[in-house]
Amino acid sequence: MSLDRATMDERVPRDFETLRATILDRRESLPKRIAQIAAYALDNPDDIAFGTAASIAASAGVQPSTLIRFAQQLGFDGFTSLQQVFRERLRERNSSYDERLQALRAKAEGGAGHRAIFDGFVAAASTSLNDISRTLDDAHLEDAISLLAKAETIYVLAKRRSYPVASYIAYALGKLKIRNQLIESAAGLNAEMIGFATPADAVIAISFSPYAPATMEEARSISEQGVPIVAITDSSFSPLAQFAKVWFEVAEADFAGFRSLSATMALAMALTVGVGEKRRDTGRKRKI
Amino acid sequence: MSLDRATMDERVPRDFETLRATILDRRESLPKRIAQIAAYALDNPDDIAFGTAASIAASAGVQPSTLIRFAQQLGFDGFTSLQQVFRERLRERNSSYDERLQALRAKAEGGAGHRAIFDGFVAAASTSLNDISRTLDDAHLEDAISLLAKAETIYVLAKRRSYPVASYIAYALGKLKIRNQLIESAAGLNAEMIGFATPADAVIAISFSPYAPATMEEARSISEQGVPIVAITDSSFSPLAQFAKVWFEVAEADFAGFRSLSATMALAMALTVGVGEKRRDTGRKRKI
DNA sequence: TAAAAAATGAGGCAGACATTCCATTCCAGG
DNA sequence: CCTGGAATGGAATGTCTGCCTCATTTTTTA
Repeated sequence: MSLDRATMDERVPRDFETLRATILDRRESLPKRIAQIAAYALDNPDDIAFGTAASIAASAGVQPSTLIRFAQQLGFDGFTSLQQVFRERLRERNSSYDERLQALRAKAEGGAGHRAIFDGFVAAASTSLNDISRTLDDAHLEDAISLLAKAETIYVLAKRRSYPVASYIAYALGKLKIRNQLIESAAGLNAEMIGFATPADAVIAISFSPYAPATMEEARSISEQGVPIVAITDSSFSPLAQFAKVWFEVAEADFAGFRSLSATMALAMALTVGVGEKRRDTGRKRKI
Repeated sequence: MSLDRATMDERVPRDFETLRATILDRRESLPKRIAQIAAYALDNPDDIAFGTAASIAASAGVQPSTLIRFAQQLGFDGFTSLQQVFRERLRERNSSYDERLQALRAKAEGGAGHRAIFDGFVAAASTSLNDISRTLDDAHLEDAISLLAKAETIYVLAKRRSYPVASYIAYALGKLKIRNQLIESAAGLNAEMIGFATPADAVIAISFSPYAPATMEEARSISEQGVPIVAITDSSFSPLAQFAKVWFEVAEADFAGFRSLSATMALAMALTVGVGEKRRDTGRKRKI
């Protein structure tokens, strides 16, 4: 029997990907019950890694002995060796993302030259994206997009550090043919611009600590006119939050004193494109 | 004994972070051998997740019974329950970078609602950061920073989609007290602005396909005046590359027709802060 | 310093574990 | 329809597991 195994399968898969490939390769030539386990293993790799032969067999609806036969058919000498591969996968997999970031941060802190600075900004951006991806509330997103989609004109309000985001929103809205107005400070005509806004319009306001006083004042004045505000800011204590109908908390990581804009940008683009889609859908429905 | 446990620690940590905090909190009040295990556990969480009580105890240099006492002191009823927490951590931990991105992309493509759009932008940003982190050439970065650090005034040139990056560069340069001039198109005075630039200055130009004709023309005219250009663009065929002394190829992933700006932003910030550092260093050296 | 309490080490035990073995079932080929 | 061989189920087995107990050592308290 050991001879058979040796001849039919000299190389035992040592990493998960190879194992996976091997299983998929032989899928059709496997006996029914063995195939059943094979499918279960690829679908629930975590269970294989943590479970006992008995518990796994029960979950997969087979006998424990079948599980062992499956392992042996793949060239392992038992279930335990097969399990090692699934465990190794978890070990390696888990380190990768965090280690990646940590490595970047380490290079950024300890590294020499300007590459370190660059790595620092990449790490900050990655961290920010990671965070927002975890924390963003879907319901808020839906609310904000509904609110903005109904607006006649979308006003975009941001100063200083947040201004690049505002300008990108304005660019994207323009490309999507959505009427919008970027409130810039250049000519000092902001008060007049804001005066045109009505409750049928809406505002996207972006501000992070230290909150630009001009932004705050303009946000207050525009909210007093009954214009609904969607705010992107950095904490629930932000003065911007109190003016807003819907607000997002975005925690951007910083490096060398400059905060990343990646998370804010991603959110801004989602809002913009979301509004575009919503309008198109509504338009379609109206036509029908 | 169970009474003791119940009184001293009613809430058993159920997730790894809580457990970690609990251990660190009590670190100093723990007996020697227990502390030894505690340290080992936090340093080698994977070993706790996969090992047996005996193997872990051996690795940590204690008796298996101590391991169990450690678990009980934390409120668990045995090693097995403690181990569950370590296993859960592995299950729930973020998946590897690639799997993560794949999951995001899958959600973005298959998912419903506007969350899918958001995930798409996050995925695009992550991909872009990943790519640039791999492909960026350190030497180019050093060259560009050297070139820019010598400039009397840094002109920043970008239109349309690239404009948000330019405005962020201008903001950051301003904060670092580096003289700069953002070439905007508002008043149509660009030609005049460009006329002031001399070979002692430098330009950061950013443009992606389809290259804004205005940017190209301005880049050409300014390079004809002998002003060195650092370009950020998307391919070696970019017309911008031919005018530039140093140029970076940045491949931004796109979603829903809008390209990410994350990679460009990270590079832009690295250039900006790099110039700031270089000037500070040079200033110091001069003083000495 | 003596007594009490806590911490530690080590062996033993019941139960769970992976694995093996054998009886039974299934299926292809004659 | 039979028959040989593979596939499968299920119980038996021996190892290893976590956990408990108790003797010993160390630390704390009076």
